Amino acid sequence: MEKQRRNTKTKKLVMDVFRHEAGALCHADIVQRLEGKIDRVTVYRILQGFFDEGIIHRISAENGKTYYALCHECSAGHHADNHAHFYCMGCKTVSCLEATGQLPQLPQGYSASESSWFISGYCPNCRAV
Amino acid sequence: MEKQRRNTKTKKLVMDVFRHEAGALCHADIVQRLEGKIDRVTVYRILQGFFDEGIIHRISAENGKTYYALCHECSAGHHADNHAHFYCMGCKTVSCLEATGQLPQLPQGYSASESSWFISGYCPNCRAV
DNA sequence: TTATTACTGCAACGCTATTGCAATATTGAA
DNA sequence: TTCAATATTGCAATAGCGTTGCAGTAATAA
Repeated sequence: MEKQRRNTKTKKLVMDVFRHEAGALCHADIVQRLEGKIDRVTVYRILQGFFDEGIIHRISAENGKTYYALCHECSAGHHADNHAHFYCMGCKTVSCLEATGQLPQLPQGYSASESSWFISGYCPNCRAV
Repeated sequence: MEKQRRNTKTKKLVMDVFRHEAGALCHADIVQRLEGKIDRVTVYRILQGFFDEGIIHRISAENGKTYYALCHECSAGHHADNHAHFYCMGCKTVSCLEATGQLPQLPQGYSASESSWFISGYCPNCRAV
């Protein structure tokens, strides 16, 4: 059966970090913003929990790190984050783009259950420099 | 100035592995197929070298691992691997798709230098099971 | 054949993420 | 409010992927 979930102080702290942040965050970002308040392992577990609940979605960046961002159209068990993600090589941040592209035509016989776009480049701020 | 490159036995071994394989391979795959013949660090360095030469391209998978596959339209220093990559959740293999989709429209002010698609699902073989 | 230096293997290290376990805190029910 | 059940936390240890330093080896050009 489903495991019950509890509303704890640490979860609220992590959620607050997400709410005060526009872009996506990686584990280290969150630990840093909560300096000393939560153990790093707990952060990993909370992120996993939020992901399972459909509250945040996961983004695998080219640098090997995993980023997380609040979901808008996801529900528990089903992540509909088919939008594109952008990595700015200037400020080294990951953000979610509203625009969705068009999936490549899959060859005969293939079935897709999830897809993701990842674009690297410069955001308006960093491009200007 | 450019560093000279040498044609060694180990490089040939790694290249042979790629040539006998249809899909993309991760570091561990290659080490396993060359069981005991090459040190794991050497494999990392050869992969890096091939990448720099434009012989193979890099794919960051959702599982956090990096995959490599032979290039077709790349040249040293410039990787044109704008095609989509497919991860089969059945046989757990990564492959390159010929088809190219359409990139999402970037918001005003953004500039893209690289992009990648990643699609998860089932390949024809695994779908049938 | 010989000198140059790219390459290899080994050991050690760094970083991201996971697991086990005892102590703690949340929750629903008495 | 009190209490028991159990989800959650923190700490220590561990696993996995990738990198760096260095001494010995081997490919290449002269």
